Amino acid sequence: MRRTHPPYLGELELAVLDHLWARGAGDVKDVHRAIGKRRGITANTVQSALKRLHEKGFLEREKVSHAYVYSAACTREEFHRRLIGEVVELVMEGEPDAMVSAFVDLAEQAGQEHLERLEKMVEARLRDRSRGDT
Amino acid sequence: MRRTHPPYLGELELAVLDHLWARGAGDVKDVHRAIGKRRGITANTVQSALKRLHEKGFLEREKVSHAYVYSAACTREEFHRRLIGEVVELVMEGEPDAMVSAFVDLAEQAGQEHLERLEKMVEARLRDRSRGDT
DNA sequence: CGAAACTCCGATGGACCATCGGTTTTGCCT
DNA sequence: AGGCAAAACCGATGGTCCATCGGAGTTTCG
Repeated sequence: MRRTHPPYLGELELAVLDHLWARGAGDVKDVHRAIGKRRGITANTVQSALKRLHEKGFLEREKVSHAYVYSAACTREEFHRRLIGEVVELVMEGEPDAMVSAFVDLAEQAGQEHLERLEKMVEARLRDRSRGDT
Repeated sequence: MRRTHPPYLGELELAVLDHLWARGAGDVKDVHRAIGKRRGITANTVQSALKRLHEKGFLEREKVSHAYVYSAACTREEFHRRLIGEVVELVMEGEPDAMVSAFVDLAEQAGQEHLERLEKMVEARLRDRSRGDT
């Protein structure tokens, strides 16, 4: 009925992904030990999350002996890029200026160094661009 | 049980908000005429969406005669700013650099003019900042 | 007062996520 | 091969949230 959102991830799923980004790979037991135990959930629940993530394409898995070893299908950076992309796309089609300015505000809030870094990046980009376009 | 996400808006809710941003204000009938009719939904459904949005704080309303007139509680810009803020906050705490670079990529993709505008904004911001800090 | 116009409430249904229990599959070891 | 333990899978349950209405309650106005 409601067909809105391209898979947003749940709390547990996010935690699992995070763990795999941090550790690189792991099977159900590993992940359960790392994040399931303190949540008081069974390994089965962790398994479900891993499976969902796999179905959604966020994880890859490989059978090692008789257990699957899961690992992230994309880097945390790529994932974040994608998140940002979705929001930006939503907002950009309308008032790109407001969008850009909002972002600059946030960067500034987060610290002047980000602003400076931003400047350098933009400059570099413009340089590349003018070279490529001419 | 799961208490994850601060109110994400649904499809209809978004459409309603959009309409109110565009038109400024309206009662159930207005909104239904504008966006409910072509969806084949009843005015009641529209009303529910308006009510939910009101409860979530996205809409204000005022009783005029015997009907509520709804209007957005924040501008589209503010709303978008907030959206961006959420994602940025999520991503920034980790690799701010990747975040910034991802954003610049997107701005570039959206057109060089955005990149240029971005540059100007950042410059202006840095100028203000250095003046204010010294 | 009574009708019309509105609002509110409760119910239903679909989509998702989280959580398990129980069953089946799969490796491995004797 | 046979059996066992580990692991994966399936299905069920419960919770949240959005979309959708129908009908009941309320307010306005003639």
